[in-house]
Amino acid sequence: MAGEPADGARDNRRSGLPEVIGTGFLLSALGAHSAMNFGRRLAALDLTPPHVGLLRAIGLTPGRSQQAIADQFGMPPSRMVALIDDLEHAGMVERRRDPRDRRAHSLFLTDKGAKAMTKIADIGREWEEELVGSLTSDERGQLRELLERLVADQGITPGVHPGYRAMKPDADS
Amino acid sequence: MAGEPADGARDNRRSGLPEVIGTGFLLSALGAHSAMNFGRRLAALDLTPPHVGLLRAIGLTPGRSQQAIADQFGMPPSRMVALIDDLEHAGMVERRRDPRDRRAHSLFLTDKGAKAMTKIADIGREWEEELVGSLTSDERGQLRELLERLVADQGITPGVHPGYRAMKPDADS
DNA sequence: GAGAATGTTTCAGAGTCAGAATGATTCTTC
DNA sequence: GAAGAATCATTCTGACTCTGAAACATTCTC
Repeated sequence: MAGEPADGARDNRRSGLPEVIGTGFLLSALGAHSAMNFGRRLAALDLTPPHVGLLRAIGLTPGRSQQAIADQFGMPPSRMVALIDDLEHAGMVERRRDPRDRRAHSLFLTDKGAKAMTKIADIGREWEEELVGSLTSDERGQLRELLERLVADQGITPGVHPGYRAMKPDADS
Repeated sequence: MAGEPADGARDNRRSGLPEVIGTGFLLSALGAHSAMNFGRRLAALDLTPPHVGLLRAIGLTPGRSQQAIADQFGMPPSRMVALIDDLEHAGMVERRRDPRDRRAHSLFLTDKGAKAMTKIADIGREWEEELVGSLTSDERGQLRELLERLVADQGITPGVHPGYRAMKPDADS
């Protein structure tokens, strides 16, 4: 059903043990690798991947409340406070009292936040190039399409990272 | 160079902001999703993904020292102690004083550890089926091959997860 | 045989996160 | 229109985990 066994499978067969390395493991390993490397480059802007997700969400739909975004991200509101604090102190995000509901804070990107997004996009493209640079253009397209289908089929909200609950740059360099 | 823009890109273009969601992000999101789901199923055995990586490494090359494996995993020795403690208490791994060097502990899988590996393999196949079940057999092969090439090209040691430094089941259910 | 180096373990410090409690505002109900 | 329940944001505490340094036993080097 799964075609050829992978290298690991052959190795392990020698040991008489069952193989546990499948596509899920490869995805997880590459995903961690990708997140770590992107996060490391991001550290130059004093940001972490969750910050980026947040900036993106705010830029895409300005004016929403913290809780609305916290819900979307599956993140406790108390964590959202700290992330927004960071971005506000960095001058990238602005909290405005919602005149309709003065309990809530509406979130907006500042000019500096918008400019940060273009830098982030540059960093992302740079890393992307290094990550998939060894594939042909066709292969990149194939990979991208397969991954997008899996994201959809797995019910992952597009653009919302399931691991935002706890992601650090994991400095190593 | 990168063919068609993805859905996210179109969304974002409307907002006038640059897009930051590339293949790297998709990999990271799917990888976290995969790790979480596998980890959740693994919790039934009171194990975490790093435990599994360790069991596998020991089964594949029995008799090595803790430090040898810690080096391979890029993990501090003090962390290795705790993981081995868990597995030893669970009766899946045995520490034997190395007669050649009585400072070192040689690590071996017990029968219980070997049996755990077959259960783990079952869990892994189950999850794999759910993860890529929506792809055709050909597509699974394509995906697997592309991922394996990226792993190799990125210099990731096969079977060694770059994120083993800190992985929890991240209970949620 | 003395001192440096190595494998393992323990321990203390730092960091982070989730969830409960607090305060302000709005909604519901009478 | 007033009292109590619900909601948004924030603060704070407890729990957890990881890292790096110190400690201990053993081996290597000279």
